[in-house]
Amino acid sequence: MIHEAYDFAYVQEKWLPIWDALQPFKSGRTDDVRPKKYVLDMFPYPSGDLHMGHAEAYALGDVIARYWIQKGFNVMHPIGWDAFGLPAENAAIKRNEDPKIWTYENIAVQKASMRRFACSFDWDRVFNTCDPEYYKWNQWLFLQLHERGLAYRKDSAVNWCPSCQTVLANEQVVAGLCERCDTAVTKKKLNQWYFKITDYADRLLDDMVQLEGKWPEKVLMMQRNWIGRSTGANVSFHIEDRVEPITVYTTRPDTLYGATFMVVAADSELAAELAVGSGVEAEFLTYLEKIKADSDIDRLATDRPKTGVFLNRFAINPVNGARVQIWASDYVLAHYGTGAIMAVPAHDQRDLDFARAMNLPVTVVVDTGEEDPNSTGVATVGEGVSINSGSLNGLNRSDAITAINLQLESEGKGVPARNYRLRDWLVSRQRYWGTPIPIIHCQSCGEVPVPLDQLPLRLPSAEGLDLKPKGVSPLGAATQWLNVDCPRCGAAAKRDTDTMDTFVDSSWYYLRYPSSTNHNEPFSKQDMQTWLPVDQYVGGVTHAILHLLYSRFFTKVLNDMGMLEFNEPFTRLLNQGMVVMDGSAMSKSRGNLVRLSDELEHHGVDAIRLSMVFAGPPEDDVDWSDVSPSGSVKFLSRAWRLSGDVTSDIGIDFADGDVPLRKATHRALHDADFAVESFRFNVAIARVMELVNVTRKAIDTGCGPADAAVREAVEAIAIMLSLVAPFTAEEMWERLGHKPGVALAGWPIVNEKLLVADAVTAVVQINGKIKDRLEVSPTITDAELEANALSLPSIIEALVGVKIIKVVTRAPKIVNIVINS
RNA sequence: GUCCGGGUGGCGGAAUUGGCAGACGCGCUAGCUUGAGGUGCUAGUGCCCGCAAGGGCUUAGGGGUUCAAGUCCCCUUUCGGACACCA
Repeated sequence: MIHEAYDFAYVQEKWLPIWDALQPFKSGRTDDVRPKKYVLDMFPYPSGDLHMGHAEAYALGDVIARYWIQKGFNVMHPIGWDAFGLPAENAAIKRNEDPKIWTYENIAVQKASMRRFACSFDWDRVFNTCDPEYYKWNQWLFLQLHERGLAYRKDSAVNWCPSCQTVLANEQVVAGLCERCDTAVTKKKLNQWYFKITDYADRLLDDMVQLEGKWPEKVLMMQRNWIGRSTGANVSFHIEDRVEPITVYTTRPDTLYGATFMVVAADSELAAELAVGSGVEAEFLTYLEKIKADSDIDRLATDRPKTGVFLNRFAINPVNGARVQIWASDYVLAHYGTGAIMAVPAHDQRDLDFARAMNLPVTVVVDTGEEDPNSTGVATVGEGVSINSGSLNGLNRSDAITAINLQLESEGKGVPARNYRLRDWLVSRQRYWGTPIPIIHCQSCGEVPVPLDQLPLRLPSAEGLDLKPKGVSPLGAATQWLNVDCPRCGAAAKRDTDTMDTFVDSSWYYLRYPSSTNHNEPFSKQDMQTWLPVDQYVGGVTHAILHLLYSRFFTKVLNDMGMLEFNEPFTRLLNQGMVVMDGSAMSKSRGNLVRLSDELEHHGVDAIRLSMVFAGPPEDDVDWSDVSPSGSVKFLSRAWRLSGDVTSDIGIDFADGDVPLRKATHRALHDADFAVESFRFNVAIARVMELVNVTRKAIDTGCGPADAAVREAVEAIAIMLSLVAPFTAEEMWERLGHKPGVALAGWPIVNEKLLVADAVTAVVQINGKIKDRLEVSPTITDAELEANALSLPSIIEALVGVKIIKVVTRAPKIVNIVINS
């Protein structure tokens, strides 16, 4: 028998121009009455052409967008480019040309690839963050934050990469190394711009209840840990020969009686002040030099021995009057809490390690039933009963904390307090390819915002600028651009030369799509009401903390400004896994790189999309060595072949069709629908495959190709396939006699009556072991089923001479006969 | 070290949420088909014993709850991820 051949290359070329004309994914037509859905893929960075990872992400986002369209929603599924950033700048340095050129070239390449990949994007909303029309609003937002005191400058020790010659955010430091060049990161004191995200720590934490069950639990957990709220108390210790007391932060005020020494962060101003006149100043300075030389890698080493310097000063424990030594050490962090701690070595491992190293006293004040830390070297940190603690004796931890807090507060020696790991967001970068910070520095007026009517403040041309990193921004060399008159007093002044972290760009881009052509404001209230918040966000888990946290922060700020009526930007989040090869991430150096363009050429767009989606749950990694694109091709041609076998006319009444096949079709529609809704796309595809198999059989050996049910089944297959294999589905749709496009055909209504099975198989067990089965009506009663089961010959035989203890029946599924044996 | 996830055939993975474990696919085996190797079709495929009918075992390991456990509880083990001196 000769089979028609399915030619995916031909089909792809055929439909692209037709879809271009049809524009099935244009959103927001004024006469559109469908309810809205906003489906968003994390926008790409334009570094070269799309790779396998993009293909997976966009295939998944596309399934969701196309599904909602079939379900009758007005779907906005936009795309743009996150186009500022270091890779473009580094490429520009290498090629000695403007980063703009490289960037826009790559965007054109990616855009063409996305079209060929049949992404259901609304191309009318595209923008790039490096367009002045976009970064104008970055600057506008910066000034809004500045006006509200949420953007400010301060001196602080920042992560510094000596090789890249730039500041790094905490997230760009991986295990003490620069994520880009693997150079050991050092600290440098610099004056930098910050966004005051810490003001929003509580809301970022508390508003997460809205996301519970809608975002991956893992992401919520990571954000919680990153914000790191802890509750405890600030306790004041009187210091000998010092007027001001020192306040320490502790989460365990119940162990205050066990505080046998105090430690201040060696690199804090407090330590320096205490060292003055202590007689150990020289020793202290030597120690300070030593720890400054330590890189972050040294600091991260596990089992790092505790070091420190006794400052020859003493504090008085506020509850028992004990005179305790004050030490300076690097194991206490200057920027967390108050930069000083009370050390309770019996009940904190770090303090105990330090105490043992320095021969300091250890006093047990909580009886946990474990062995004495003095002898074991293991601090007892669990629950227990207070001992050696005056009025606290006999109390459990929470009662003791309550009691001591009350006591400290009444004596004015302490207050309940909270602390956060979260720190303010360092946003300034000393690089060229980013949004210029719209501030002018004037000798007499200080920080002066660039007037709004002068936005965008464009980047000066890269021509003539040395973009190589040297620790100061290349913008400083653009003298024409740099020197301006102060907008306030008119005196000679200079522009701020730093550019913004590109995370600023991505923290609000999702608000811009609905208003992408609005020249008067970053986004309009009307558009926000129509489209936001994002109903479904799709992207990699690599952005679990920063991008998502910053976006949530911006949303809350804009909400406070009255510009948004919601306070969480992304209602639902799906984190897709990575595409790996032979168990590890693809890379040129590892030699396991699979090129997307090669795969597309060999197997076609639909088969690659299908393989990605069918490989497993979307949040799991796909190992490309486990998937079979040729299997996908085979399945797609099987499905396509069905469309050529249908002989009934378009519009035939399905109600007359073969009932078993109709039931299979409606079951598949129902189950696939449910599976897509719960992100089990691989299962949805499995149901379509089953329907293809059943339909094939019906045509060949069942009701035959002319039966109405065959047409109904094949049309349903085309519509379901349109989510993942749009070319094949469109071709099938045409062969079935329809006009394009199948993407807008609409999900067929499931007939509930056809979901009821004619008969189901009930299982009969004896003591939980299957003994027999019987076909029964799905509506059979427990009593009937039990009677039928007990009258089965095999069961009668098995029950001879035994005593039935009880029978558990769950019609129509199971009968379990419990006997004593 | 702390906090999260996971462990189901040769492989990727299903299991309507406590009710027939292994859907769907890959791979493999046999046969047919196609003018001789990326075609199509049919049948088979968790493991063990058996020619067979049939029987036994099986969701990392162990224990528990239940008429019934991949699913719930406890312990052990192992892999992966995140954070990492945060008081």
